[in-house]
Amino acid sequence: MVQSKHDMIAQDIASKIKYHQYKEGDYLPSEHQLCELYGTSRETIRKALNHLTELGLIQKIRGKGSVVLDIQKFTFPISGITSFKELNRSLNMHAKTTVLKQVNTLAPKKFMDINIDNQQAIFVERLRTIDDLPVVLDQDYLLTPPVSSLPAGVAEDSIYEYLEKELHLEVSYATKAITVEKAADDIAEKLQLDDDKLVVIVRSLSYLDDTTLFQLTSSYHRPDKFKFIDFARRKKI
Amino acid sequence: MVQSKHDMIAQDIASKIKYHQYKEGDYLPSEHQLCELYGTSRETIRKALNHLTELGLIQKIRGKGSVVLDIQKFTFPISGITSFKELNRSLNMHAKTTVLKQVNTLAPKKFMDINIDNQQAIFVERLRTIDDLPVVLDQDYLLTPPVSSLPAGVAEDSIYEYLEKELHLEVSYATKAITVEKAADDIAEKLQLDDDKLVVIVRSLSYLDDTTLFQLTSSYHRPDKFKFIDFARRKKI
DNA sequence: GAGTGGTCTAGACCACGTA
DNA sequence: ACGTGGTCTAGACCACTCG
Repeated sequence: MVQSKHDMIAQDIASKIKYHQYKEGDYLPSEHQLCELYGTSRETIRKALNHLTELGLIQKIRGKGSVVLDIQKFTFPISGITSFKELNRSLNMHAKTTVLKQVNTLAPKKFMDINIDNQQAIFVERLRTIDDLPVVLDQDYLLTPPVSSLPAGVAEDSIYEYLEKELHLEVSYATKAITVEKAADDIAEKLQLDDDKLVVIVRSLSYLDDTTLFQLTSSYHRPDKFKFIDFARRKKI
Repeated sequence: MVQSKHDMIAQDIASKIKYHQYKEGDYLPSEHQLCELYGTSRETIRKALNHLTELGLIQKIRGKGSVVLDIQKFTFPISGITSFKELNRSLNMHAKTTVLKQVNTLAPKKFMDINIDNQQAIFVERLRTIDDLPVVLDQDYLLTPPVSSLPAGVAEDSIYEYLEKELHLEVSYATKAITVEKAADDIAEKLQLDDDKLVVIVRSLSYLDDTTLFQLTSSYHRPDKFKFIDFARRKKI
């Protein structure tokens, strides 16, 4: 849920940027003006602006103001954890998801260097196609608990949406690793890979609000269709 | 520069996490206790904790406290913009950098979908080897201005360090795109690529504090040596 | 009910950029 | 000198967790 004042202000400004009410290169109203505009204290405005800064929508320049960046062209909703459905919607692709398999099974004992003791899971395999060309094969293990069941039809749609809206689980953070490897035969076949058979693998561990691990994912991407876009701020510590 | 109270507190707690004074799974002292510990107000403590949350070092759980995550195993200094030298130091690799070329030239007119009007630049080509195996070929254009010159020896070392410590330029943010493409012949040769000749390309645009573009980079990675690790929080807006 | 984090306020002082 | 963002404070109220 998003309901705090600073979140709503951030949302409002973000949408004004998205729809070019505030244009690239423009300065936002000063923090003082925004205080009056939204009827809040300055620290609240600043929380909203910090959020937008992290997202890469604005850059604050001391002594001058907050400039609207033009990065959204590439990155608007992409950075961070984003599900295929969101990506799809935001990029207007003609994409389709086919569920190849959904079974109850045991989670793998090892994944991305972490050990998992015998845990039940729902395994889901999905093929994503764009214009009937297979581009991504997703293999997910949804751990039970916390994911007790996955009704038919959910996997075709958005698993994240189901988790958040139906089960009220809050997806919070994930670690990802991107590598390029020789594809196993079955994966090469499903993705209709060429002779060289290299595949891009995005492995991720996803966690809930309360630090519970709930999902292991391996996404296999056709190399020629793979693109990962990121906005990053320099982080020091 | 990092000198505000909340930054110093964040640094202090981060180092205590790094050296296991606060252990994975532990709760940090409560915000109230941290206030007394550091002699500050709660909002200041909260800014420090928010910073650590973004970095993926802790997770705040309402009603309970702030848990130390064990993500650092993978990600400690990696997310965000990090130069090869920093990566190298943090991962204890036996790496070497060879400067293949450094010349003054014009920047490309187009790069990652942005247009650049005729601008002078310093072109630097560097080969990174680990245990004498070529793993990355970096091609950088450093725009002049703001980068007026690059003394001999800097490119072997760290360009970022030179920009920040000598020229006092503040590197602020970057956009990156990762793709997999057929390598051009010269690049395939320099990286000693196999027959299939696929190469991972990380292209990035880097900007200063004041939103000035100062660097265009293309990094060509041997696919079998490429690994990109990321910590991401779910961002909603 | 006691302790925790989440939000918000109204003010203050500072450092920087512009003119 | 003035307006901008950067930092910090001391208090307040709320929602949540746990015993």
